[in-house]
Amino acid sequence: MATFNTLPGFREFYPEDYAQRKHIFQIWRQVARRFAFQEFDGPILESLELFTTKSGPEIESQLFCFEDKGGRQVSLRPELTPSLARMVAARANGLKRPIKWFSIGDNFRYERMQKGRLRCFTQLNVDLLGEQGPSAEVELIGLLVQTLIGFGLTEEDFFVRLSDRNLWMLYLAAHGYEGEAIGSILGVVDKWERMPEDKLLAQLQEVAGEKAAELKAAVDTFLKLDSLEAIRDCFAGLAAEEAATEELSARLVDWKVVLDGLGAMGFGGFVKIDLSIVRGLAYYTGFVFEAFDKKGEFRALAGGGRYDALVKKMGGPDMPAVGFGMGDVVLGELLKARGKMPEFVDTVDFFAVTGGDDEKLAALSDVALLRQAGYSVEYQLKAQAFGKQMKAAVSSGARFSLIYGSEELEKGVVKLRNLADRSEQDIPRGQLLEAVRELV
RNA sequence: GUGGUAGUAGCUCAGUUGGUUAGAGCACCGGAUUGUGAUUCCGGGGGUCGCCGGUUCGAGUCCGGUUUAUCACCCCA
Repeated sequence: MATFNTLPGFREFYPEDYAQRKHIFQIWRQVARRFAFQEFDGPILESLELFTTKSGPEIESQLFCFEDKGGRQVSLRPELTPSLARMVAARANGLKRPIKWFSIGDNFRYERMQKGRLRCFTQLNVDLLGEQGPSAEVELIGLLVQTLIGFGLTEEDFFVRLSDRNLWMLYLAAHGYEGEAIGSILGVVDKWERMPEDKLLAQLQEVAGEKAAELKAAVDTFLKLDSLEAIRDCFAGLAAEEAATEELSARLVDWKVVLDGLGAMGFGGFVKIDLSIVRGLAYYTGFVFEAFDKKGEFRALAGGGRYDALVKKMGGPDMPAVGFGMGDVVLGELLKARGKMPEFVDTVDFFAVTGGDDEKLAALSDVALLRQAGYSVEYQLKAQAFGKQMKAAVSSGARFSLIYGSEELEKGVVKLRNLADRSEQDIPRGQLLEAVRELV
């Protein structure tokens, strides 16, 4: 017989794995609801063009795309944002602002797998649209932090790096760069820590020519800033036009709003100013942030930022927006490594233990009754010694076992055994439901 | 797309310079045990030693290829 493997990068979930998956989804959903976000979803399969419009044609090599039977070029979604942008655009005029939506769904990327990276992963997406001001960032980053706290993680375990593409633009403009040059430079900044110095210089030369070394020094200086005061001082040393100065002080006010807001929520200790975060693709327009484990063992836990221009680019109206995504793969690895992943499987409320055939029929009658009343009930399908059945009852995770032996049947009772403290009591079978309701 | 490492039971692994019928622990199933979860004892099912080829009287073991997994690079929405 041929053997079939799962496709590369795709997972299957046995019950004990699925229990962990459910735990992650449950916390995601719970915290998003507490922040008053509404759940939605988009299609898993979309036209290829939707994604190439957003990210450029070169993205195709990383997509699960193909031609469908109608000759359409289609792709499994690599991310949710383009679908979200379309959905919001379609009803932009009818939606109450701010629009606070979240989604939990599978995404697909055709990539080589490695640690924390698969070809199918589930992502929590949270987006807040229609709010221009930095209070949107407060709400969203607050939700990000609260979610990770919800898994039992603490300040010892993770933190959020906060950066700002606007500040970079102001800084680079003050050094005489503008337009596409700024985008190119940020592309290099994104790789700053990973790239050897000579390569960095070579790439900067393409933008800055002879002034590459000067530019590199300026970037290095900027990357070291870790407080609002340091940022203000750094700009003060630059000769800038009056308009730029005004823009900067307005931006610093935005920064203060974000930091003060998160501080008031009690999350100040989780947030660290780190201007090295600029995030790869260039559609982010303002604050950008990423969450990391503190030991630096894993890839980013979550990442996001402001993308004010995207909805319009996807055919919608002007719609300011900020959002983040959090994948289940890296998060799951971190939770397991930190002992924060609960180990449980689906359990039952009751386990019926039966003697002979008559006892089994009595038990089945009560089992059906309890199940109709909403309880989860299990019993052994085949006849077995009491001892074995008790063992099975314990390993089923049931809180109580219901014992149907010949003695009980004669007296018209069922013996209810508490599997935790091993106490037992006889309950007349006619009153089983009432007795159970008091207990469970 | 480029490179490193690994592949023996469901899981974790052992397997001697190449030598009879490939082993252990855990897990699972049955029995001792048709009135109670432990312990113990007995038994059982399970393997194309990733796959193909080569060397050899003889290959889980040596050689070549291949495939899969994994880690790193590239990329990361």
